[in-house]
Amino acid sequence: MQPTKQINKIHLLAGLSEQEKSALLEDAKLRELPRKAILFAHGEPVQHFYMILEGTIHLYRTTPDGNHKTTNILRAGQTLCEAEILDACKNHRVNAIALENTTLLEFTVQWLKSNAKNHSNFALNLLSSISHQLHLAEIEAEQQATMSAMQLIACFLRRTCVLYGFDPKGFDLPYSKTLIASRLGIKLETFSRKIKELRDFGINVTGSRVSITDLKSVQKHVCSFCSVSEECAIHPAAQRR
Amino acid sequence: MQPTKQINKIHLLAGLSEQEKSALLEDAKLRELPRKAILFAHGEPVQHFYMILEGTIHLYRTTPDGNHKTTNILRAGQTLCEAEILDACKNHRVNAIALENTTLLEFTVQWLKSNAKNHSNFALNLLSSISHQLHLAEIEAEQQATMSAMQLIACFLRRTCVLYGFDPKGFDLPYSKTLIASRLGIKLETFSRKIKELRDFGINVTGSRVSITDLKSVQKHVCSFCSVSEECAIHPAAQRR
DNA sequence: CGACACTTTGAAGACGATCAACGCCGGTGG
DNA sequence: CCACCGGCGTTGATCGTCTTCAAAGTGTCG
Repeated sequence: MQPTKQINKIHLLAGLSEQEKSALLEDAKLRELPRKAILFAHGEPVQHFYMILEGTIHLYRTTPDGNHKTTNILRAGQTLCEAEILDACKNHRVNAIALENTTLLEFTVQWLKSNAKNHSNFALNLLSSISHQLHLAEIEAEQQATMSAMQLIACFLRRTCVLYGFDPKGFDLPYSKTLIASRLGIKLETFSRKIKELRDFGINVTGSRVSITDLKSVQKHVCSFCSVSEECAIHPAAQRR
Repeated sequence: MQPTKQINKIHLLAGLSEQEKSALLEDAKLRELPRKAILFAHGEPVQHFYMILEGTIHLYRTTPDGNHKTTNILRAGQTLCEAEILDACKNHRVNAIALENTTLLEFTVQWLKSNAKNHSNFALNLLSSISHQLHLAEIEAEQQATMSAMQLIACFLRRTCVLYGFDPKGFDLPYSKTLIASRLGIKLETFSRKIKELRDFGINVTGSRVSITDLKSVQKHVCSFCSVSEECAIHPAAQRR
């Protein structure tokens, strides 16, 4: 019923049999979200769980003084709201909008809870996924507390390159500079300035084109705080169970 | 076999029947850890899961330049290493030492994995607990990125007071100022200075004694960034399932 | 009493935010 | 076709915040 190619990208379903998957997806509702459409807003009641088949979802919070802070950027294969549902949070903690045209599978809160309870392989996948998200969030909190803006940017670029399998010799920024700065919790102006200083460390950004002379040297001299190694940052969906 | 009073404090076992609990705890090993003892160190292989019956465990990481960053402080009722185990992380990501004399229950990695798989109520509790930790970590990352040192301190004091049920009119800091500063990711000197400025907002700290004139006013004027309300910050162990 | 851990205070400096101006580009409408 | 506009990014000057380095104060415990 659903295009299997996209469903195979969902990390949460990794390792499950085809039968298990189709049983799980029976109650899914397919949703198409145009660019800039609102999926849900901060404060609204949590009513659904989502899997992203295509596109990108932007999560952010608006602070009382009118500033925006991007809390996460989710892409195809990732899921939304599992933690809010399982933490028994009644209302959404962030705003979610589509960065581009996006296709989602939508499930009820009950669907998630009952499968977490009755389907042990699914529950293990959930545990693994949320544990990994926790790890990433802890690293982010630590880095925000200890690293300079330049280090944050260097780490982001290096991580982007490694995670997406880009060629360090030349790749494009996955998002606008404004969005990246917001994700890193720094001002666009600072981002712009620090990018130039990164030339001294073999990181060259012109327009949206990035080239990194020596990945290892970046890790060593700029991101030495990232004591966390690469393997940990890549979700081991395949090796699980 | 184990003192039931302490076992009832374990959030992860909330809502389970006495039979379930004693079945689960059959394989537990009781460990006593004197003050300052090392439970495990960053980089060592992950071999155990722990429940804290009494005492306090200090988690921190040492950055390459020799600085320490406290990542968490865990108390009786909380558990350690579940996320590392379920994320299939081979090695510990932090150092863990006892802040005071501490009593733990120790389990094998296999014990945790197999109970997560075969015991659905336990798995739900795990999911709930880790989801909540994720929530807290995300808030922390956001606050580190958007709040000033003074706001972080005010939030910490207010949260401490509310969470532990202290009387705002007068309570003691739960840890040394050095440790609190390290937990908040700011320097002890900055902490010391900012504390004085907080007098203007009705927060008075002399020695380790704290008094807060008006909790709501603090929330409104100093912590207005803490858009996250109280209910969310308290683990709803009781209402779960 | 002395050693040591913990905390406070001061002066200087680094860093990032803010405010303001400008350049660039794509789209829209006259 | 050109004028205008809005979104995006760059640059400069200035300001406030936090860190750093250094010194001294406080407390506890042997």
